[in-house]
Amino acid sequence: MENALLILRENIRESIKNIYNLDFEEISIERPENEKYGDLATNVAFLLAKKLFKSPGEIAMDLAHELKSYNISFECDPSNYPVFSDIEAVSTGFINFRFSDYFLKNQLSEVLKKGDSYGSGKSGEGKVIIVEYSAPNPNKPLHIGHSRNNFLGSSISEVLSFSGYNVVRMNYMNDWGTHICKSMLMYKKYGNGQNPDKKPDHFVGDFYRMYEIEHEKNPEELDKELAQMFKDMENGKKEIIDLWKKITGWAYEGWEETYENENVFFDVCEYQSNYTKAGKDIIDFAIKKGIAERDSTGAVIARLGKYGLPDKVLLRSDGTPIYITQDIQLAKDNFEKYNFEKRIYVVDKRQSDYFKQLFKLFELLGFKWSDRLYHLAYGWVSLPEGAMSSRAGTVVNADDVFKKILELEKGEMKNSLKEVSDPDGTGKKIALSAYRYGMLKIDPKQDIVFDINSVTKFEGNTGPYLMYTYARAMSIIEKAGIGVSSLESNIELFENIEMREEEISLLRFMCTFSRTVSLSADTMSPHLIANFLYDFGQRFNSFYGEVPVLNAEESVKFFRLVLVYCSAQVIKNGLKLLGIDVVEKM
RNA sequence: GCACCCGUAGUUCAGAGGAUAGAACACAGCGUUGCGGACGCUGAAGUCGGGGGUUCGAGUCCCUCCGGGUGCACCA
Repeated sequence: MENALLILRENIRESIKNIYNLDFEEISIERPENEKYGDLATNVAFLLAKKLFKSPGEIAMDLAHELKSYNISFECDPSNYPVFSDIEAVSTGFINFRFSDYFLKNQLSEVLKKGDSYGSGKSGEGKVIIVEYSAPNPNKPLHIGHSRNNFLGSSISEVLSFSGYNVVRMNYMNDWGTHICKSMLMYKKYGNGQNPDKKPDHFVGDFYRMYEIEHEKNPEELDKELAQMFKDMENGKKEIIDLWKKITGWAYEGWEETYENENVFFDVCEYQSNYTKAGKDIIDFAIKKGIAERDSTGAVIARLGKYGLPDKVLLRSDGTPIYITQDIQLAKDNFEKYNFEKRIYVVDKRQSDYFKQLFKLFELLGFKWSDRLYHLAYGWVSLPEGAMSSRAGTVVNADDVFKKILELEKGEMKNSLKEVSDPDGTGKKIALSAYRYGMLKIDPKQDIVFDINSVTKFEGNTGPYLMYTYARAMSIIEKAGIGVSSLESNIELFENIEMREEEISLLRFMCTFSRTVSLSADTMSPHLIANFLYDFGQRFNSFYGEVPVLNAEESVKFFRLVLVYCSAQVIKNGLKLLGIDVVEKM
């Protein structure tokens, strides 16, 4: 596909040169909105119309005529089959191109050759990208909003890695501050030193919630105690530090299972507590540069009004660093260590202003890499019942959601095949496909109304639908009794096979997979892959419903088996990029 | 008040400045002595929040108004 684009662009350039004696560089090639027009299209005729004082339709006709005479084929291919079967000018001004059957069939060799790496790219080779995601507070369990963050971060990492980047998946634990002391304080007062009698992060979370309830009753008193505890912690008082280690340790221990269920992992964990003394040098530098100033209370403030941003406190009046101080230091350290091409912060959109301030500060400080920072701002997750509120106690924790999904999937799987060897493992994978796909199919910018009942369905645009489609495809391969290794594809074998409409449609769509992946990497939008997969899955199921495979005549049967296998491979690769592992049977 | 995000079918969502705005769910029908009917096919359903503008061409870009959400100094 990528090759076809390059060749086409070159040929269009040449045709313009030949006909109009014009060097024209802005040649854009797009995918027609309606596929009946073709596989590729160009709008150069519109752009040339003004320069040439001719109508777009006329120019399109001339160019199409010229292009047809070129018999475009791949240079490296000795067989000289044409890439396009049809080049057509439309009176409005478009020139449409349709892939030849040869090109489409040839795609199958690509898939077989590349296998699990089909669709991957090399645009990121030799470059490091840091993706920071999850970043929870170790004082309570992860909630459904964290899940979206985890899915986005891990999926984007997967996609970037598939594009050749060296990806560093980073978790940055917000493990220092008064928010941690909330759980600690309640445990100290009411915990009686006992060990968790449930999943440890939930155990810790109970004390966090207890604080919020107690705080309603007696705010002044509790605020004071909390401040005192944090002060002791800052001063390194042993008893408090031990308590801090205990509480955060339980949170981490509990999360392990959550992360594992969600198929989320990290390469590096950074801890805010390692940065409590951080950033002082940079702050001094900022003051010297006139970016920030110390006010009468001793706090350091960056004046950002002239950049259309709110002012930002960089250092408390007591001289201790706050979140942004540590964030500045972390990014600087990261750059020195990794020399990153990009650093992506996966954080919900409420923090947009914060990141604008942060990035502006880096720019003002003169760090040349300030434009390599990117805030992936994603929207809220709510349930059909309404928004979550920790005050109202309607926060939905991730473990409960996963458990509920697992339960629903087991109900859906009532028709499952008997010979499933590991029903529990399969159930978990199906459940995760529902959970991850349900979130990832939505544009990150959009808020999500997460309806557990609809994402777990086996019908519609869901993960399980695609899992089922894959399993059905692989079931054909199994029934054929043919080893996967003996599947092969070359043009001599398939030259005389006449394809049916459903097969052509499937192949034409398959060709766009790698483009979808690279677009998804460029825009950090996994939902493009999800929507590709659904569209592709529907085409496969149309094919499945209309075109017999195992009962077909021998040579046709072999072609269709290859097509089925390659389709399954594409679904598998796409789902993998969403962090979903396929199952052969379900 | 200022700033940012969102507004597309009854509902949940896709639409990479291009051609007649697409799916799914729900709704009304249909289909296998064929490979997993957990599927497929057909139908009905839209003033793309309103109004201006830029462009050969706007759901998409700009302005403005309306509606919803979020953020605005020593929390993270």
